[in-house]
Amino acid sequence: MKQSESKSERRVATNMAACTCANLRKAARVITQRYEAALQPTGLKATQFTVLVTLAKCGDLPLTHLAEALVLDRTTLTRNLKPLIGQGLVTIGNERDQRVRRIKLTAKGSKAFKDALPRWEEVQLQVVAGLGHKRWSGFLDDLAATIAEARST
Amino acid sequence: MKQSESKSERRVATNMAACTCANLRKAARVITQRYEAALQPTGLKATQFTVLVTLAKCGDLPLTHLAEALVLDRTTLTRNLKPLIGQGLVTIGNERDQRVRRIKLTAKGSKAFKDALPRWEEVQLQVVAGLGHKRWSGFLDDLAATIAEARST
DNA sequence: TCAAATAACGTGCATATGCACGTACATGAA
DNA sequence: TTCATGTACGTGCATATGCACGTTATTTGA
Repeated sequence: MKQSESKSERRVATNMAACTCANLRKAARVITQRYEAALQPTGLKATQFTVLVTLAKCGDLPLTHLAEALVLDRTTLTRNLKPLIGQGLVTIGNERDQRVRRIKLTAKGSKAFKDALPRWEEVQLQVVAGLGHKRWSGFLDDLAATIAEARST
Repeated sequence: MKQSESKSERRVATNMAACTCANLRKAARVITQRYEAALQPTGLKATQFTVLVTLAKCGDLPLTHLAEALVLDRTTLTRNLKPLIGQGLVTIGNERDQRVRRIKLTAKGSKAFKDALPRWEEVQLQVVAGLGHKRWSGFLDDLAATIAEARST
């Protein structure tokens, strides 16, 4: 097992150009622009598409549960939903427990999702091909590990 | 050389839970929270720290050049600088060419950067250790490749 | 020299992000 | 039943992000 890092490893890791946060944010910015360019004809932003995907997969969810599924702050989701509600892609239903706001995909939302799907698939395949499938696959694993690590600590 | 992907590869890549954009954004969110928690005593946000780092490394830069170095939209940078200017960490100087706004690190900004550095280093080393240095190193390469790919296309 | 093209900016608009704080509702124990 | 606690939310504030559009200053070509 590795107990400690070498001096050269430490030097690499603390080179400020190697800032994990800055590089992740940078990559998120440029990739978001690519996906939004692809989704532009659908009128959906990348974040909005992700919300629709999650609802299509999981079905109706209380706001807080949806936020957890998206690894997104609850209050951020509240605001992100506003344009989707305004466009009639999503509605909010009530529960027996009146505190709970259950988020539902409307028929219009389901259609918007299905219409956007081929555009998403196209850009996704381009990005995967850009890295090569094997490398991309490892990259995705690393993203998942990073998310899990950051959340647990 | 790989000319095409297998059907199974395509199936993996177009699984919507594998959305490169959504996963990148998710990772950027959680990692940003980690870095901002570490930087919290300094009063700097992650983005602001990155601006100071870049200025400390590159020296004074015209706004547009700084934005290019950060891979950030020029108009976004204009606004991101406002709190830094307000706190006196950064100033804007003039050029012969009066269109150019040259962004400079002040002495106070330089001190703020140096004060924040050990906190950044600590969280950076934690994150690197979380993935393991070797895996983290490959992850960073993948981020760089993703950025380069997305920008070129 | 002077008008057209270009370059470097800022602003309005819309969305994204999360923390601190406050509110309404539900639940369990006295 | 009632009240203390906990749960599900929303809002105010500050920052982050980028596109469309407009402004000012410089450069370039006739």
